[in-house]
Amino acid sequence: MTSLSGSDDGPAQPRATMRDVAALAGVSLKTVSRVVNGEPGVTEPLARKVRAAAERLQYRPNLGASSLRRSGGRTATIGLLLPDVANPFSSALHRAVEDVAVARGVAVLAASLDEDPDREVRLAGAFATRRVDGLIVVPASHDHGYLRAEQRAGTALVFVDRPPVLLDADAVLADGRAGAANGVRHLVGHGHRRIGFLGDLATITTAQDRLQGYRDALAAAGLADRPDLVRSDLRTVEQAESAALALLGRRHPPTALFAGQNLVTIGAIRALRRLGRQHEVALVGFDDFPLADLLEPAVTVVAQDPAAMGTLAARLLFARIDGDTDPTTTRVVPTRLVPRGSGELPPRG
Amino acid sequence: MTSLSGSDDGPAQPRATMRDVAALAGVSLKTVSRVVNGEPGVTEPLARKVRAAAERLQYRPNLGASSLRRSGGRTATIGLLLPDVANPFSSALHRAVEDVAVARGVAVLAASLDEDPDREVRLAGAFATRRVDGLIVVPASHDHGYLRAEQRAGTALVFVDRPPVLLDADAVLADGRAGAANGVRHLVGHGHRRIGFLGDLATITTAQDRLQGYRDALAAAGLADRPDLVRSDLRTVEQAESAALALLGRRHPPTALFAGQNLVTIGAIRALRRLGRQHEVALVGFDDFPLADLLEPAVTVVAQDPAAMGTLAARLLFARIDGDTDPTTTRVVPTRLVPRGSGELPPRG
DNA sequence: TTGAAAGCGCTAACAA
DNA sequence: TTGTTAGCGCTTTCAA
Repeated sequence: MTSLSGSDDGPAQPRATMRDVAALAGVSLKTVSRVVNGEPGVTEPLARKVRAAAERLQYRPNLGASSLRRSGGRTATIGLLLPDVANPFSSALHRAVEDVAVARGVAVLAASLDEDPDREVRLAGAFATRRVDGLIVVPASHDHGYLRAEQRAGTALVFVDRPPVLLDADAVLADGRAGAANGVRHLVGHGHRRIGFLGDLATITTAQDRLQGYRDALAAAGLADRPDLVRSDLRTVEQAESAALALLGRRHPPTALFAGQNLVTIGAIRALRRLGRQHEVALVGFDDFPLADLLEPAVTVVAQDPAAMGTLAARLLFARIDGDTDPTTTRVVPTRLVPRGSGELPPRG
Repeated sequence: MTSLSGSDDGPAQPRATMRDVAALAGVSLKTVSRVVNGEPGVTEPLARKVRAAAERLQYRPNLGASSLRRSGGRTATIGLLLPDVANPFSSALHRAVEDVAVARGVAVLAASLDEDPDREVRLAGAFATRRVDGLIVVPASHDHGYLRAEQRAGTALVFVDRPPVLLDADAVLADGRAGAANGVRHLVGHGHRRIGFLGDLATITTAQDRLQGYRDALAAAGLADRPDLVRSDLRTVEQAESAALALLGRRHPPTALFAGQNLVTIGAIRALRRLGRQHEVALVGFDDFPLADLLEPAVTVVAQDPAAMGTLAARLLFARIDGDTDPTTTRVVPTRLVPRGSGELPPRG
């Protein structure tokens, strides 16, 4: 066999344990433990012998065994439950959380919920079974009482983007209602009177907030609420595209659209393109997305800051893990209107 | 205190253990273990009592303790080392791996390497310390011998996008050389003779492959290799934009560009936009990205299939975890040229 | 400064 | 079918 030894050279060799290292170094188990954990009270020559033995045996401490015995039982691992690890909002949040975690030597378990409440419960359970020190959740469910046992057992908990329901926990939210109102007001300010709304699944609290913001802005402008211009429950780009096409195919179509989410905005753009009306019908989307500024017209959005939300959530989580027992807080991260062109088109037709 | 008990009602309550469940149910520890693990040989009335007790105590099995004792020591957790969890290639791969893992009850630890070899070694170590059953790696380093000890200890290992070096392990690769050659041939076929190349960090094997493919296609077309039209080591959109601007500002600028990576393609688009030449200079990018089809002109790409690569990598990994000891394999996933407009522009100037 | 003994929560091996 | 005992790899506690 060459040095490129592969996966086929026989059964797995057992890993070296602390015992093995102790035996090779001629010291006790506890001395090895002290050296490995950087505890004081070991003379340098002895420590050196231990390190040499560990190196020779390619020793890797077993964190599972360690945290089983250690008081507090920390695993140096946290869980992150996201709508979908592959969506830009989730993955920007993920990266920000990771950066805070890695700096503390903490590993991150991530999973996608697909807006499925059962999946949330299942995956939170899977993480709890692995004894994560904390959980950052962008929830899909609407009753988070099932997490109370974990919380009482000492698992830190931070909700992001959507508040905890029937549970008291920290939260980091974007102000979707004010942000949406701001986006719609922007359209009103450019002269629009018939503004369509395209929204995500109505059971999602953020989708409700954004619709409410849309209504707030209409009311503030003295415009009638037109339920026939509102389409909710759009789960995919395709559904959003169809809904936008339907709205624009009406006898008196809206002169502007407000899209309540990432993928919905993209569906609306596709619909406008297909009709060749992207320079005629104004569009403001909630939540920014990559390349929005390179489209023509560039897309005006109400931008959230997923990275800031992730960093904040991780800081809150680690503060709890470090023993903070202050009353829970809800932090609201502001949104920001980014005018790029599509939202500044004047009404036509 | 209300039922919305928060994080401030005193010290954490200890978790119920199997012992506690056994005591409450009036059975032995082992009987609880059998019920929890769905092992046969427990009568239904007894099993029911155990389940009731577990429910009452909100019992959660401790997977760490379980895998410490269990022969094989599986943790039902795998690690995923990616260039950056927030980049579209990585996150599409991540999602595909997750889907295979979750179906098996396996959790996924994910981390970003940022093309930093030291970070790779550190994070692989952090995962090994947590005794992951397997590791899927898109490596940043160029010597993977450091993983041999893990491999021998039974950790399954699959490399994605870049082959293992000085180590024998399974790999799932895209055929970057052939794909890039295909993209450049496409430009040649549309009449281009001066084709610029913009590439990622030259130390990355895939970047080298793609540059080689570019050269292959030029040679096959009888065109001279023009090192002055090649720019490598572009790490960011901004760097790619500058490099593209420099190339296009030459006395005899290229009539077409081949961009060797995601972000580089976007930088090239920004440069062309800034010059107002996006309808004059042809562009083919390696690796697809969201909304490429909505830009004007829509962007012709050599598409990889990160989801297919992730699914395949996960399947290979779990086959190894399940005991497959066949010789290691390298699977090459084909790329696909997607003509959308930018790559079909004729030469000008 | 160093080490011996006990035990974290669980499963393997074996006994009743 | 059910239970008992030992011990996974490590840290805690306490003694030398």
